Amino acid sequence: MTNWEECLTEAGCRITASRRAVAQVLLDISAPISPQELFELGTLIHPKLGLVTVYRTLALLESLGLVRRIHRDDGCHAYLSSSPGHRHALVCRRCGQAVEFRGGDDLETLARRVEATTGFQVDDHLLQLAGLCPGCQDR
Amino acid sequence: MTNWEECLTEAGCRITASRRAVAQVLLDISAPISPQELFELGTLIHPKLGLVTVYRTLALLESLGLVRRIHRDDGCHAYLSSSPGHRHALVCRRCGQAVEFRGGDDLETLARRVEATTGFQVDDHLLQLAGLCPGCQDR
DNA sequence: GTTAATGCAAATTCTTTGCACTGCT
DNA sequence: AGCAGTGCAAAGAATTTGCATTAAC
Repeated sequence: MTNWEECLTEAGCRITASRRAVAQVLLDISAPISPQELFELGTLIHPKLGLVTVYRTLALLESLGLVRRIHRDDGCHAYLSSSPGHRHALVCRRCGQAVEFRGGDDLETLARRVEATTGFQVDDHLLQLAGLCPGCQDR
Repeated sequence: MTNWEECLTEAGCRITASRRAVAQVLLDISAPISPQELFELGTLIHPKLGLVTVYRTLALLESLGLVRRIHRDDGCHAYLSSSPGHRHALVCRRCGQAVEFRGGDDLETLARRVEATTGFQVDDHLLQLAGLCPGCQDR
Protein backbone atom coordinates (compact mmCIF):
# COMPACT_ATOMS: atom_id res chain seq x y z
CA MET A 1 0.00 0.00 0.00
CA THR A 2 2.78 2.37 -0.96
CA ASN A 3 0.59 4.79 -2.86
CA TRP A 4 -2.57 4.53 -0.85
CA GLU A 5 -3.30 8.23 -1.19
CA GLU A 6 -3.62 7.84 -4.92
CA CYS A 7 -5.90 4.82 -4.50
CA LEU A 8 -8.19 6.67 -2.15
CA THR A 9 -8.37 9.69 -4.41
CA GLU A 10 -9.22 7.53 -7.40
CA ALA A 11 -11.96 5.90 -5.38
CA GLY A 12 -13.38 9.34 -4.63
CA CYS A 13 -12.36 9.32 -0.98
CA ARG A 14 -10.72 12.13 0.92
CA ILE A 15 -7.28 12.19 2.47
CA THR A 16 -7.71 13.07 6.12
CA ALA A 17 -5.43 13.30 9.12
CA SER A 18 -7.04 10.20 10.64
CA ARG A 19 -6.50 8.15 7.53
CA ARG A 20 -2.91 9.35 7.30
CA ALA A 21 -2.27 8.21 10.86
CA VAL A 22 -3.76 4.77 10.24
CA ALA A 23 -1.84 4.34 7.00
CA GLN A 24 1.42 5.45 8.54
CA VAL A 25 1.15 2.98 11.41
CA LEU A 26 0.34 0.17 9.00
CA LEU A 27 3.32 1.01 6.85
CA ASP A 28 5.75 1.57 9.72
CA ILE A 29 5.00 -1.65 11.52
CA SER A 30 5.12 -4.42 8.96
CA ALA A 31 3.42 -6.88 11.25
CA PRO A 32 -0.20 -7.89 11.64
CA ILE A 33 -1.90 -5.46 13.98
CA SER A 34 -5.29 -5.48 15.68
CA PRO A 35 -7.69 -2.52 15.46
CA GLN A 36 -7.08 -1.79 19.13
CA GLU A 37 -3.30 -1.74 18.80
CA LEU A 38 -3.55 0.33 15.68
CA PHE A 39 -5.71 2.79 17.54
CA GLU A 40 -3.19 3.11 20.37
CA LEU A 41 -0.26 3.70 18.04
CA GLY A 42 -2.29 5.95 15.77
CA THR A 43 -3.21 8.20 18.67
CA LEU A 44 0.47 9.03 19.12
CA ILE A 45 0.50 10.47 15.61
CA HIS A 46 -2.98 11.99 15.59
CA PRO A 47 -4.30 12.40 19.14
CA LYS A 48 -7.87 13.03 18.00
CA LEU A 49 -8.07 9.66 16.31
CA GLY A 50 -11.06 7.57 17.38
CA LEU A 51 -11.29 3.79 17.54
CA VAL A 52 -14.40 3.92 15.41
CA THR A 53 -12.49 5.63 12.65
CA VAL A 54 -9.83 2.96 12.81
CA TYR A 55 -12.49 0.32 12.16
CA ARG A 56 -13.97 2.34 9.33
CA THR A 57 -10.61 3.09 7.76
CA LEU A 58 -9.55 -0.54 7.92
CA ALA A 59 -12.78 -1.58 6.22
CA LEU A 60 -12.17 1.01 3.52
CA LEU A 61 -8.56 0.02 2.95
CA GLU A 62 -9.53 -3.61 2.86
CA SER A 63 -12.23 -3.00 0.26
CA LEU A 64 -9.57 -1.32 -1.89
CA GLY A 65 -7.21 -4.24 -1.41
CA LEU A 66 -4.63 -2.11 0.37
CA VAL A 67 -4.86 -4.08 3.55
CA ARG A 68 -5.32 -7.76 4.22
CA ARG A 69 -7.17 -9.33 7.09
CA ILE A 70 -5.29 -12.26 8.53
CA HIS A 71 -5.37 -14.85 11.26
CA ARG A 72 -3.31 -14.28 14.33
CA ASP A 73 -2.64 -16.93 16.92
CA ASP A 74 -4.24 -15.00 19.75
CA GLY A 75 -7.49 -14.44 17.90
CA CYS A 76 -8.70 -13.63 14.50
CA HIS A 77 -8.76 -10.04 13.53
CA ALA A 78 -5.48 -8.52 12.57
CA TYR A 79 -4.65 -6.39 9.56
CA LEU A 80 -1.55 -6.19 7.44
CA SER A 81 -0.68 -3.64 4.79
CA SER A 82 -0.47 -5.40 1.46
CA SER A 83 0.43 -5.02 -2.15
CA PRO A 84 -2.26 -5.43 -4.76
CA GLY A 85 -2.52 -8.83 -6.41
CA HIS A 86 -2.81 -12.23 -4.90
CA ARG A 87 -0.14 -12.63 -2.30
CA HIS A 88 0.25 -14.52 0.92
CA ALA A 89 1.61 -13.62 4.28
CA LEU A 90 4.52 -15.17 6.13
CA VAL A 91 4.56 -14.16 9.77
CA CYS A 92 7.38 -14.57 12.29
CA ARG A 93 6.20 -16.50 15.33
CA ARG A 94 8.53 -14.63 17.64
CA CYS A 95 8.63 -10.98 16.63
CA GLY A 96 5.51 -10.72 14.49
CA GLN A 97 7.42 -9.32 11.54
CA ALA A 98 5.66 -10.22 8.31
CA VAL A 99 6.54 -10.43 4.64
CA GLU A 100 4.48 -11.26 1.59
CA PHE A 101 5.20 -13.77 -1.12
CA ARG A 102 3.59 -14.91 -4.33
CA GLY A 103 1.90 -18.27 -4.63
CA GLY A 104 3.68 -19.76 -7.61
CA ASP A 105 3.17 -23.02 -9.43
CA ASP A 106 3.37 -25.31 -6.43
CA LEU A 107 0.07 -24.02 -5.24
CA GLU A 108 -1.49 -24.47 -8.67
CA THR A 109 -0.25 -28.03 -8.78
CA LEU A 110 -1.69 -28.67 -5.36
CA ALA A 111 -5.05 -27.18 -6.34
CA ARG A 112 -5.22 -29.35 -9.47
CA ARG A 113 -4.38 -32.43 -7.45
CA VAL A 114 -7.07 -31.68 -4.90
CA GLU A 115 -9.59 -31.09 -7.70
CA ALA A 116 -8.79 -34.49 -9.13
CA THR A 117 -9.16 -36.17 -5.74
CA THR A 118 -12.29 -34.47 -4.50
CA GLY A 119 -14.26 -33.50 -7.60
CA PHE A 120 -14.46 -29.93 -6.32
CA GLN A 121 -13.66 -27.04 -8.60
CA VAL A 122 -11.10 -25.03 -6.65
CA ASP A 123 -11.10 -21.30 -7.32
CA ASP A 124 -9.83 -19.56 -4.24
CA HIS A 125 -7.42 -20.18 -1.43
CA LEU A 126 -6.16 -18.80 1.81
CA LEU A 127 -2.58 -19.55 2.68
CA GLN A 128 -0.58 -18.26 5.58
CA LEU A 129 2.84 -19.41 6.65
CA ALA A 130 4.45 -19.01 10.03
CA GLY A 131 8.01 -19.49 11.16
CA LEU A 132 11.07 -17.61 12.31
CA CYS A 133 12.49 -14.59 10.52
CA PRO A 134 16.25 -14.43 9.92
CA GLY A 135 16.78 -12.23 12.98
CA CYS A 136 14.90 -14.53 15.34
CA GLN A 137 16.43 -17.84 14.29
CA ASP A 138 19.54 -17.58 16.44
CA ARG A 139 17.81 -17.43 19.75
CA MET B 1 -13.97 -37.10 14.80
CA THR B 2 -15.65 -40.41 14.21
CA ASN B 3 -14.82 -41.88 17.59
CA TRP B 4 -14.98 -38.75 19.70
CA GLU B 5 -16.55 -40.61 22.63
CA GLU B 6 -13.46 -42.73 22.97
CA CYS B 7 -11.21 -39.67 22.80
CA LEU B 8 -13.13 -37.90 25.52
CA THR B 9 -13.11 -40.94 27.75
CA GLU B 10 -9.37 -41.37 27.33
CA ALA B 11 -8.92 -37.74 28.26
CA GLY B 12 -10.89 -38.35 31.44
CA CYS B 13 -13.95 -36.44 30.29
CA ARG B 14 -17.54 -37.50 30.60
CA ILE B 15 -20.01 -38.26 27.86
CA THR B 16 -23.06 -36.09 28.39
CA ALA B 17 -26.24 -35.35 26.51
CA SER B 18 -25.00 -31.85 25.67
CA ARG B 19 -21.76 -33.12 24.26
CA ARG B 20 -23.60 -35.73 22.25
CA ALA B 21 -25.81 -33.06 20.73
CA VAL B 22 -22.86 -30.87 19.78
CA ALA B 23 -20.94 -33.80 18.32
CA GLN B 24 -23.93 -35.04 16.36
CA VAL B 25 -24.54 -31.66 14.75
CA LEU B 26 -20.87 -31.34 13.83
CA LEU B 27 -20.87 -34.78 12.25
CA ASP B 28 -24.22 -34.41 10.48
CA ILE B 29 -23.48 -31.09 8.87
CA SER B 30 -20.05 -31.42 7.35
CA ALA B 31 -19.72 -27.69 6.87
CA PRO B 32 -18.08 -25.00 8.96
CA ILE B 33 -20.56 -23.86 11.57
CA SER B 34 -20.54 -20.95 14.02
CA PRO B 35 -21.14 -21.45 17.75
CA GLN B 36 -24.49 -19.67 17.41
CA GLU B 37 -25.69 -21.89 14.55
CA LEU B 38 -24.44 -24.97 16.32
CA PHE B 39 -26.41 -23.93 19.38
CA GLU B 40 -29.61 -23.50 17.36
CA LEU B 41 -29.31 -26.90 15.68
CA GLY B 42 -28.17 -28.57 18.87
CA THR B 43 -31.23 -27.36 20.72
CA LEU B 44 -33.39 -29.40 18.37
CA ILE B 45 -31.62 -32.54 19.57
CA HIS B 46 -31.18 -31.59 23.21
CA PRO B 47 -33.53 -28.74 24.17
CA LYS B 48 -31.74 -28.00 27.42
CA LEU B 49 -28.50 -27.21 25.60
CA GLY B 50 -27.01 -23.83 26.51
CA LEU B 51 -24.90 -21.59 24.31
CA VAL B 52 -22.23 -21.49 26.98
CA THR B 53 -21.88 -25.23 26.84
CA VAL B 54 -21.48 -25.06 23.09
CA TYR B 55 -18.52 -22.73 23.54
CA ARG B 56 -17.02 -24.92 26.21
CA THR B 57 -17.54 -28.10 24.24
CA LEU B 58 -15.99 -26.60 21.13
CA ALA B 59 -12.97 -25.51 23.13
CA LEU B 60 -12.65 -29.02 24.54
CA LEU B 61 -13.01 -30.73 21.17
CA GLU B 62 -10.53 -28.33 19.65
CA SER B 63 -7.97 -29.02 22.35
CA LEU B 64 -8.30 -32.72 21.55
CA GLY B 65 -7.89 -32.05 17.84
CA LEU B 66 -11.38 -33.34 17.03
CA VAL B 67 -12.52 -30.04 15.69
CA ARG B 68 -10.77 -27.37 13.65
CA ARG B 69 -11.34 -23.67 13.79
CA ILE B 70 -11.47 -22.12 10.37
CA HIS B 71 -12.06 -18.87 8.53
CA ARG B 72 -15.41 -18.26 7.00
CA ASP B 73 -16.12 -15.48 4.54
CA ASP B 74 -18.67 -13.77 6.72
CA GLY B 75 -16.42 -13.64 9.77
CA CYS B 76 -13.85 -15.64 11.52
CA HIS B 77 -15.09 -18.17 13.94
CA ALA B 78 -16.46 -21.34 12.51
CA TYR B 79 -15.73 -24.90 13.50
CA LEU B 80 -15.43 -28.03 11.45
CA SER B 81 -15.22 -31.61 12.63
CA SER B 82 -11.86 -32.98 11.66
CA SER B 83 -9.71 -36.03 11.56
CA PRO B 84 -6.54 -36.09 13.61
CA GLY B 85 -3.33 -35.18 11.82
CA HIS B 86 -2.44 -32.19 9.75
CA ARG B 87 -5.14 -31.68 7.19
CA HIS B 88 -6.66 -28.78 5.37
CA ALA B 89 -10.20 -27.80 4.61
CA LEU B 90 -11.83 -27.32 1.23
CA VAL B 91 -15.12 -25.49 1.51
CA CYS B 92 -17.85 -25.14 -1.12
CA ARG B 93 -18.63 -21.49 -1.75
CA ARG B 94 -22.25 -22.21 -2.52
CA CYS B 95 -23.54 -24.87 -0.14
CA GLY B 96 -20.89 -24.75 2.58
CA GLN B 97 -20.15 -28.45 2.30
CA ALA B 98 -16.59 -29.14 3.33
CA VAL B 99 -14.04 -31.91 2.88
CA GLU B 100 -10.54 -32.34 4.19
CA PHE B 101 -7.39 -33.15 2.27
CA ARG B 102 -3.77 -33.78 3.06
CA GLY B 103 -1.08 -31.27 2.19
CA GLY B 104 1.31 -33.36 0.17
CA ASP B 105 4.64 -32.55 -1.39
CA ASP B 106 3.57 -29.48 -3.30
CA LEU B 107 3.19 -27.60 -0.08
CA GLU B 108 6.60 -28.75 1.13
CA THR B 109 8.14 -27.59 -2.14
CA LEU B 110 6.46 -24.25 -1.76
CA ALA B 111 7.63 -23.85 1.82
CA ARG B 112 11.24 -24.64 0.83
CA ARG B 113 11.06 -22.13 -2.01
CA VAL B 114 9.72 -19.42 0.27
CA GLU B 115 12.45 -20.17 2.80
CA ALA B 116 15.07 -19.71 0.11
CA THR B 117 13.55 -16.44 -1.03
CA THR B 118 12.87 -14.83 2.32
CA GLY B 119 15.42 -16.28 4.72
CA PHE B 120 12.61 -17.24 7.08
CA GLN B 121 12.49 -20.69 8.58
CA VAL B 122 8.98 -21.90 7.80
CA ASP B 123 7.50 -24.32 10.30
CA ASP B 124 3.76 -23.95 10.19
CA HIS B 125 1.06 -23.12 7.73
CA LEU B 126 -2.60 -22.44 7.39
CA LEU B 127 -4.18 -23.42 4.12
CA GLN B 128 -7.81 -23.30 3.16
CA LEU B 129 -9.28 -23.82 -0.27
CA ALA B 130 -12.63 -22.68 -1.54
CA GLY B 131 -14.55 -23.61 -4.65
CA LEU B 132 -17.59 -25.50 -5.86
CA CYS B 133 -18.42 -29.02 -4.82
CA PRO B 134 -19.47 -31.53 -7.49
CA GLY B 135 -23.16 -30.97 -6.78
CA CYS B 136 -22.98 -27.19 -7.04
CA GLN B 137 -20.97 -26.95 -10.25
CA ASP B 138 -23.91 -27.34 -12.62
CA ARG B 139 -25.86 -24.35 -11.49
C1' DG C 1 -20.53 25.86 0.35
C1' DT C 2 -21.19 20.89 0.01
C1' DT C 3 -20.75 16.75 1.48
C1' DA C 4 -17.72 13.07 3.13
C1' DA C 5 -15.56 11.91 7.28
C1' DT C 6 -15.09 12.12 12.25
C1' DG C 7 -15.75 11.20 17.10
C1' DC C 8 -18.56 10.58 20.86
C1' DA C 9 -22.03 7.79 23.18
C1' DA C 10 -25.02 4.18 22.97
C1' DA C 11 -26.54 -0.14 20.99
C1' DT C 12 -25.46 -4.79 19.44
C1' DT C 13 -23.06 -8.82 19.14
C1' DC C 14 -19.73 -12.17 20.67
C1' DT C 15 -17.45 -14.60 24.32
C1' DT C 16 -16.16 -15.52 29.09
C1' DT C 17 -16.95 -15.97 34.13
C1' DG C 18 -19.29 -16.91 38.79
C1' DC C 19 -22.08 -19.93 41.03
C1' DA C 20 -25.65 -23.09 42.55
C1' DC C 21 -27.63 -27.22 40.65
C1' DT C 22 -27.62 -31.58 37.88
C1' DG C 23 -26.38 -36.00 36.47
C1' DC C 24 -22.22 -39.03 34.77
C1' DT C 25 -19.37 -42.63 36.47
C1' DA D 1 -21.43 -40.26 46.77
C1' DG D 2 -18.33 -37.29 44.57
C1' DC D 3 -17.00 -34.28 41.39
C1' DA D 4 -17.11 -32.94 36.38
C1' DG D 5 -20.31 -30.67 33.65
C1' DT D 6 -24.36 -27.66 33.01
C1' DG D 7 -27.17 -23.60 32.47
C1' DC D 8 -28.54 -19.29 33.93
C1' DA D 9 -27.51 -14.53 34.55
C1' DA D 10 -24.34 -11.15 34.45
C1' DA D 11 -19.78 -9.29 33.21
C1' DG D 12 -16.53 -8.12 29.83
C1' DA D 13 -14.79 -7.58 24.89
C1' DA D 14 -15.28 -6.56 20.30
C1' DT D 15 -17.70 -4.25 16.76
C1' DT D 16 -21.42 -1.38 14.70
C1' DT D 17 -24.77 2.43 14.42
C1' DG D 18 -26.99 7.22 15.12
C1' DC D 19 -26.14 11.79 14.99
C1' DA D 20 -24.34 16.42 15.54
C1' DT D 21 -19.90 18.54 14.38
C1' DT D 22 -15.73 19.18 11.62
C1' DA D 23 -12.84 19.70 7.77
C1' DA D 24 -11.51 18.19 2.81
C1' DC D 25 -12.38 19.55 -1.64
